[in-house]
Amino acid sequence: MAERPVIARVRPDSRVPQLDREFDYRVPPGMTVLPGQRVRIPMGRGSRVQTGFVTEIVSSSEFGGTLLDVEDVVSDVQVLTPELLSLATEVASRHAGGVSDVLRLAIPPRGVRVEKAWQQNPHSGGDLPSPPQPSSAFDPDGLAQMLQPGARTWWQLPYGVNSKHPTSHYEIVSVASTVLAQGRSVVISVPDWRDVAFLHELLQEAVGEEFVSRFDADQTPGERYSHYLRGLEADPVIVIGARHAIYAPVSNLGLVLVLHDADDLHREPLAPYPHTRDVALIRAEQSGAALVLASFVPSLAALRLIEMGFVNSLHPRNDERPRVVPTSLTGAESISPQQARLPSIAFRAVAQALQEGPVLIQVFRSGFAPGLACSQCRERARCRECQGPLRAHRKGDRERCAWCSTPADRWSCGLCGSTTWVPIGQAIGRTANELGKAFPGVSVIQADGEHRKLRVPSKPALVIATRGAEPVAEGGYQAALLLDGESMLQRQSLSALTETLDGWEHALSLLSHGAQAFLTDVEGPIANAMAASSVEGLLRRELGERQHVRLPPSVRLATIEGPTAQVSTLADSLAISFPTLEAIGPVAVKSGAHRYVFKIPYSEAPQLARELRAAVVHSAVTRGRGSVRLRVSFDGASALDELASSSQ
DNA sequence: AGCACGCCGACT
DNA sequence: GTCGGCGTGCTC
Repeated sequence: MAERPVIARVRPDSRVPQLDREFDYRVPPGMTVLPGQRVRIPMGRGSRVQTGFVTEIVSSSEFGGTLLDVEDVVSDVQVLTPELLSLATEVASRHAGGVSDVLRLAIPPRGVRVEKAWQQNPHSGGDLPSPPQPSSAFDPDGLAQMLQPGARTWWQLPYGVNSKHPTSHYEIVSVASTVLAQGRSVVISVPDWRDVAFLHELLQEAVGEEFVSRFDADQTPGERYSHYLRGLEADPVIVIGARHAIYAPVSNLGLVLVLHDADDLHREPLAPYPHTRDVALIRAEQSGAALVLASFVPSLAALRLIEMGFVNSLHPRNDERPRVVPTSLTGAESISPQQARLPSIAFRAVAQALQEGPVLIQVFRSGFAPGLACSQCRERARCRECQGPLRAHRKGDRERCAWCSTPADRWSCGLCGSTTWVPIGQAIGRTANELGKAFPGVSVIQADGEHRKLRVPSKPALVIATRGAEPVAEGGYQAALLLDGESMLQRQSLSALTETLDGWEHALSLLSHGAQAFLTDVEGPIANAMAASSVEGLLRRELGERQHVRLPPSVRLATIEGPTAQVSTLADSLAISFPTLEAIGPVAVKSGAHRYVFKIPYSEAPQLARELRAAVVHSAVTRGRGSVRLRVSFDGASALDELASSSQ
């Protein structure tokens, strides 16, 4: 009499597209296998042993052949929760990618020591902390509505600094503790280590260490795994972390919050390139939790959702946005040109603010390749051979074209004929040097990727920070100078405007009450909107234009890249089955490969993603003689920029 | 990806 | 006769 078979459905942990599905294995007698566990299984011709995740235990298999046995259970911890599996499945299908690729982003590698310690000493459920004092910055009904299950909200954060922390962080912590006090978990995903550090500090104060779980890039794999395991416990928890925190397992999810979703750091650089915002939308929908996109100005994607009526907005009761003074260079008297190029109004204002306390100088990201502009009309200097941007190279080397490396000899401006240029987007070290000379005797503090700084004291200093690396000044800065705006806006990127605005608003949020910001080299509608606090109008107009010319976020973008013949055949067949598809290409990329970028309406995108995924699997299984294989990405990190550069 | 199977050319 | 080239196909 045969016993009822026990069959484990297993997803191999493999990057190979054709293996990104479930395989059935027999569970041998005497072995216990549970869903979510990592197991070792024989795979392929030589029955090589591979690891995989058990997705299900069943009693019969559709498979015609004889089943192989599960070799071993790696650990009895059920690391892959059903919620995570369905999230990963949806994220993968939305991006025409593999589920295993998403799981690799979501589940940290196992640490044996950490796991043993956790199993011996599981977190014992303490009493939940009591709810925080209600916030006075928002209408209580609005806040309550925002936290309703299934609610989706763009949450406009308040500006300002409250002693040691940005006011916005207190509000976030207050909202998160409110949800926790109801016995539900919160997942917060932020762009930057700085936000992780601040919020973690505040959250620990608010709800205690045992209810906070932190994920960030600086952690060792062991630490990451240990925080991951904390989420698997039955007690609710507040998870705070960068991109990958959005996947953290928690019990009874009540709120998914994404901070500054316009920030580029929310775009995952690994396949299948999911954006935190998209993952958050899917997770909130699947779990029924509330979704909050929190920022000072909405991202274009958030704005689109607001205009569709899919997302509500919640604004602070009082608008405390600091005043912005545009002080264009043109016609303004600047101090010694060898030193800082500063309009005199800004110079005087900074000098005065320095009597009171620190002044923030926000500069272009250091390390960004600086460009050249005409010294007369400020038109961007372009190569006379290929129209590529001219770049200033390292000391001693000549200026060259960034695309074709042609030296920029005998250059003249295509617009006004001038033959002299000036650098734009200069590096931070140089700015620091110049400003130090312009304000002798004032201490200069640098903050950028290399010089990490969370806070500066409230005494007079010039704090020169790259965008995104601004330290918090206790009590806020007395003034801010927003430099290099023009070169930020001139970048060859479709996200130039939104990222620039976001960076500026962030600087504004760090000002002390009543302090002003000076916008030095930007003119026209953007400067006017900044001064008039009507940035949202600017973004609405931008979104309208994107709709008109069919650019994200009003359409989705898919990219295919591979051998010319294969890619063209695929593009042709897609053009027939998708009448709404707009194909841009083929564009030659490295070593014989070609690329197409497709624009597709949201409604058609899921089907296109399915077909592209099928094409990838097919291409991987029938390997042609070329070593170049078909690659596909959906809304990938670089698709926008590829489109921008190919359409110029 | 790996790995085995398979069906053609020059070797002790 | 057979050793081994890599093109082809599969993985519960």
